Amino acid sequence: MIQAPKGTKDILPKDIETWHFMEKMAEEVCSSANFLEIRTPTFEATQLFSRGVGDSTDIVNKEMYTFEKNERSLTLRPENTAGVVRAYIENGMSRLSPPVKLWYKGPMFRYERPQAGRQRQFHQIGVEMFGESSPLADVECINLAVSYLKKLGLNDLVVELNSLGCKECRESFKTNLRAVFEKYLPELCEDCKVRYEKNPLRILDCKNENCGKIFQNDTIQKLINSDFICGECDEHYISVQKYLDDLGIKYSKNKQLVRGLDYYNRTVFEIKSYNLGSQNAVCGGGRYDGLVEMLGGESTPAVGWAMGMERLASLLPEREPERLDYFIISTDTEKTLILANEIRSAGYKVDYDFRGRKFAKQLDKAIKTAKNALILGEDEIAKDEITVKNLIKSEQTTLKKEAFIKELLKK
RNA sequence: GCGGGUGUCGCCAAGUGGUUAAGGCCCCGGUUUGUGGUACCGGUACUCGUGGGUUCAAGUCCCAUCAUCCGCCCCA
Repeated sequence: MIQAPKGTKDILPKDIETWHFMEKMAEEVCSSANFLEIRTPTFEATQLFSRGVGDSTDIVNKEMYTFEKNERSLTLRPENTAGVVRAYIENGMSRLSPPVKLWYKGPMFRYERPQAGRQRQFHQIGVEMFGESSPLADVECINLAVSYLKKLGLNDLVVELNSLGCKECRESFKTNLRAVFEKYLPELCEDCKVRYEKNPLRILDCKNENCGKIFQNDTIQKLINSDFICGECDEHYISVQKYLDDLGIKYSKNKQLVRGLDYYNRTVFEIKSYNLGSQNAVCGGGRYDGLVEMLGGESTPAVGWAMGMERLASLLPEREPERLDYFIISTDTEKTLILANEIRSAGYKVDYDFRGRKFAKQLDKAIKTAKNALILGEDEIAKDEITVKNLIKSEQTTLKKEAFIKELLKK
């Protein structure tokens, strides 16, 4: 028996209503804020990710599905910001009047050990905004995420906020971090030793118990809590908070929120649920002012976020499948075939029993699946009539078939 | 990549070395040639993830392997 590949899941009909709901709400919320949908390829040149996402990240180092074709290295997208940025540059979207606001949905691929809330193929909904450096843009994005989650009916979510500063202040912070951690270098875990060289900011993200103990140290706490960001970055961060307050969006500041993607600067945020187990981030995002330029475009400020749809789905209640408008009960399968076709052409959902089973069995099926039963038995056929039985109100009327069809077309 | 749990029908499950592998849901048929989900009766696993081994005897014990779940790491 061939099984679905490890870490992939079938989205079955019983769950599809939830997925339609998530997609429909995303479309509504995004277009209400003038974000336009974009669809980019599911695979891209490997270089796009190694340069865009950053080669100090786990995503690029060990989680990419990469394959060669005609001496080209291609990779199944592990996230979609790099792809959207590529499309933005390639299609000359910098010529559009800024800000350019885009949203997307689709599958992403990461080669990881599957776990609750973590799959190798998973789906994201995300937004990207280009060409606006104002903190308003950051807040518009965060607000969009919060509005969307609210629209889905999700409560008990926490927004966490941090600022990573700009290139300049980040470099000086990195230098400071290295200076402080130098003493503890032998005690740090293996991963952190690598992080020390490549990106010491990510040491703060380490969950290793021993490293956690080291973080308790006074000088380190002082450094973590110090406002290393420069005046301009601080001003930006304060404005973001002010606008969030204006909107009544609650958030908590988390100085250890660093994020594993290299492209972020200034504002970063996550939205978490405590009903999710250890993979508790439902949304993650931030500002990435350097990425467009790094990928060959003009220097363009940008902000965005992505949400994991499987994680959202697991927080949503199950939805009942929509009922059929009609279920035809009949012993004459030929007449039924024709009638079903006519009703479907008029735009209604119809089904019927293919095997011409007994009346009681067919009625049973109608009760389970439809709003109305259409009875087309010997009596009706003889008089060219049809009986419409409303299964909810428990009322029924018999009328000429012509009249029934005419009635359908009228609605 | 590392640690732990679990694999018996489509789903939930009993079974703890000894004849023919409970039960429930769903599905199918009947009681009932045309009007309400009830009730009652009947049907659906040549076999317990797979391969070895131990034993007179294995779903039950051992080993391996695969799958899956949970945690670490990382992220959505």
